[in-house]
Amino acid sequence: MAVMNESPRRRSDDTRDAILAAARERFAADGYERATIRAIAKDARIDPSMVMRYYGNKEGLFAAAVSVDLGLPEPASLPRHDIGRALVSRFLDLWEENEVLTALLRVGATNQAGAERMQGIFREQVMPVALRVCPDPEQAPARAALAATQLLGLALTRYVLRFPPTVALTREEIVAWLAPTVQRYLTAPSP
Amino acid sequence: MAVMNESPRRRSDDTRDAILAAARERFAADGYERATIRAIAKDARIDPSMVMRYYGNKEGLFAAAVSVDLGLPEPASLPRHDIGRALVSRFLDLWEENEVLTALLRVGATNQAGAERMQGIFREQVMPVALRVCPDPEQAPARAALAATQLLGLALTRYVLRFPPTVALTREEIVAWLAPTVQRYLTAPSP
DNA sequence: ATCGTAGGTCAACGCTTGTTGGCCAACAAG
DNA sequence: CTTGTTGGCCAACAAGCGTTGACCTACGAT
Repeated sequence: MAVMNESPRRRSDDTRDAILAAARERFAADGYERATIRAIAKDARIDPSMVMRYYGNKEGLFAAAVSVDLGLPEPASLPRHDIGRALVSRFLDLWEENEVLTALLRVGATNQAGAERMQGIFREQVMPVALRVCPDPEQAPARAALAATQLLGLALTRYVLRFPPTVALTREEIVAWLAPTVQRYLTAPSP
Repeated sequence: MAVMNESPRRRSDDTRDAILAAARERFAADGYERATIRAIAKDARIDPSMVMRYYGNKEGLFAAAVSVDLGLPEPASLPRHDIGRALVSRFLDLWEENEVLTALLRVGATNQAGAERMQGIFREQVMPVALRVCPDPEQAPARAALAATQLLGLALTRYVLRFPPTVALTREEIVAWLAPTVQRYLTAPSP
């Protein structure tokens, strides 16, 4: 018996993917307003109207372009000791493996929908980790938030503002400096 | 003999100031692109063409609107111990006393000129502090950069992205948690 | 051979943007 | 009373934006 749900991979799926890839690049490089549909369409070598056909409008395109799975380990299998090192290391990978997070941060800084999406990611993917790893569950939101300030601050100055001394830091230096901070925010007793 | 250089405070100076105030508000709320000259002019209750007359073009307006003096203490009189607490405290004051820094951060995230202005402030106002306070002057740029990641990360999540748990933190909690981090980045031995 | 449809182009719409230049009222100096 | 300057408004421009709908082409199923 033939498999029913094997998606036939329509030809247009390639176009859809090309649009998404171009959109991610433009959003990451220019932010929401200056990443025009026309420019994205030109990058994807199709007509601007195709973007509308496939994603409805610019907001829909953005929503489709930046869907993030941080891929953080299951709360159960968390190394409670050096969770700091694990998180910093994972985040560095994420920021450098593609441009989605840069796009999200650049857009989030000026666009309400972008900011809300970042809040969602924080709430649903970072908070659970803090909930399992920090001593008093009631402190989890505050502790997760503190960790986020450090991790996002690094991303901001390194990948968006591009402060030269921050860009110059090696991966090892960053981990060595930031891991204790994140570790303390998540697990150390309140000051 | 009459004083020669007492500026006669022309009537238009009030208009100039109104434009700058409106511009800061709009840049802080909307970022560079969505803060339109028309909207700023309407806030200042004057005609859009006046903005051009007084500031040349939109870039000129932005440059005039965001001039930041962090007002950090002279390197000589620096409390080398709890410099962390002093810096965190000072930065919280700065972010809350007006909207200039919010405007600068929002614009810097999507606008090259904005990012470069932030680099300039970092280089000329934050670096000197690190130079005097950290053990090895050669490490000053890296250490100042690390402190900047933490301070700007807080500002980003609290004043721009507005993560609820970060907004909920009290001023005292922030100082208590962040001061040791900044202190360590600036003065502790390399890890 | 025909027909429906998926995939795509093209030209245009209405709107907003930054920016320009001409016009006008007030008012102080001569 | 004239005249020049200061401070301001108004109307318009060209360019770029998101978005729309009409039209074309290839092709698999009937």
